[in-house]
Amino acid sequence: MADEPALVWAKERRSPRRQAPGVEQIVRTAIAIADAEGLPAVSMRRVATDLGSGTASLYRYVASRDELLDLMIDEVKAAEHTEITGDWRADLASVAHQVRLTLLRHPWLSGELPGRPALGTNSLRRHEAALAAAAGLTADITLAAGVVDTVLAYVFGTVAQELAELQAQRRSGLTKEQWQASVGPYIRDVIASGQYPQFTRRVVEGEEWSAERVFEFGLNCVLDGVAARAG
Amino acid sequence: MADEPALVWAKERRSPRRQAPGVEQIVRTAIAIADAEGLPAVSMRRVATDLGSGTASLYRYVASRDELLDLMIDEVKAAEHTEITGDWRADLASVAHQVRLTLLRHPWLSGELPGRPALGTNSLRRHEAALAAAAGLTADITLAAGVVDTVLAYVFGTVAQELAELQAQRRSGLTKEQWQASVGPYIRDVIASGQYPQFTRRVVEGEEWSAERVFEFGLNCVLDGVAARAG
DNA sequence: AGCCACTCGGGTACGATGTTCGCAACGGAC
DNA sequence: GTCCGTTGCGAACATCGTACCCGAGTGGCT
Repeated sequence: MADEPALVWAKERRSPRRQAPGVEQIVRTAIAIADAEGLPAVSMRRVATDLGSGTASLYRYVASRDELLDLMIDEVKAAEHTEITGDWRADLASVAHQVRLTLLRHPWLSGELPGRPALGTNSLRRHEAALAAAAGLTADITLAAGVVDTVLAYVFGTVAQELAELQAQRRSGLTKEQWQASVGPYIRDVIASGQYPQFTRRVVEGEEWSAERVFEFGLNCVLDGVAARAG
Repeated sequence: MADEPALVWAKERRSPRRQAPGVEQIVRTAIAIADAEGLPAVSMRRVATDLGSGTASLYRYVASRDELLDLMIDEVKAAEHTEITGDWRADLASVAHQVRLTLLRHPWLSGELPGRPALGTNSLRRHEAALAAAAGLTADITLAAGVVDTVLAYVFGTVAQELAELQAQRRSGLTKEQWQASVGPYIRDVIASGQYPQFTRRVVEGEEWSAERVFEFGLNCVLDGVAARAG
């Protein structure tokens, strides 16, 4: 108990003997459900059903639903890959785009990542790649770490904002049109109140940027900034 | 049903007639529980118990637990305030610090914000303040919006990272010492594997910055960047 | 003052969840 | 062939969010 590693990823996983599901299968199935129907749909019973096994069997391979979530998060990062070219700006941008893609592909990630340190194998591999990218900018590892943390913080934050409306829509169960139809009048009222002049200008006069454009703009700002501070 | 506003904050709230709790009380109690014991501890039964009322009574004032969360989020932003001085850099930094403080004070926020558009009264008020701050940098409202989104994305992202370890600790139920004692050997193994040279350098050679220092560094990067792009 | 319609508070109950217990059935080792 | 550890899993439990329903109390009208 005391010498048992408390960290999820360090545990040795038993390999199934009979027709077993195996941890991998379980994690993959859970991810598929989460992607298609959202995290709340990932119940132990549901995963077991989709796997064609009994609910209690899952606990032979996974200690709890929470641990399953940790494994899902790390598994999802397995798909990311970045070639380090030595051009720090291009490399960091590549890392940033990869992270964004992963977060968009698995919308449930954004809500679960805060509160879970990224210590899984794949998370570490990605962090390593990010540090290697930043190493092209500065040899000071402390500075490089600061740069990586800053860039990744920005990426995570923007995608969270980007996902907010999408997720709310999904959660409300409305179609895009219904959702907009219900938000519209509310925004109209807010504007009509006259209490939010800047917000009003943003909505009325402002040009609407695509999510990609917003992302690129902010990313370039951040990269400009770190270049200035680490040169 | 159809002409009923679908947005939580636009609803008219009934005012209690007898000794009622009232929405405010409910939300405040829920926030207190979440701050002290984490979001999962905020069950309808628990809130009702702390309020000294019956569980079902809460539903007279709040449609669902989910709606209660929306209200909690907006309520928590009521405490924020920023004076707009016209010095865009100082003003934006002030907004950023306020947001960080709020997120740190209510650790459950970070996990709930992604997936919920910030359309509550207080959220709008804060967004308005942020835009006003950015207006000191550029008169172009589209650009100002981009700047605000970028800065806030960074803040949200860093705090999420900052909170990750703290939250994992809390969730594991271990003390800080026990937690570190369980992470230590794992990190040692990771380093010993030799597969993560940059990560190893970061841990071994790297100087450990305080959370505040990390935050300041990244924030300055971002502010430098937006200054360059909006000038 | 008296009455009625309406609202409020909340006990009870239902379905679903995460997790544990204990057992039956299987498979490799001897 | 026998045996023992291991596996899969049915059943049960505590707890959750929420709907239903009714007694009690109130405000407004006559």
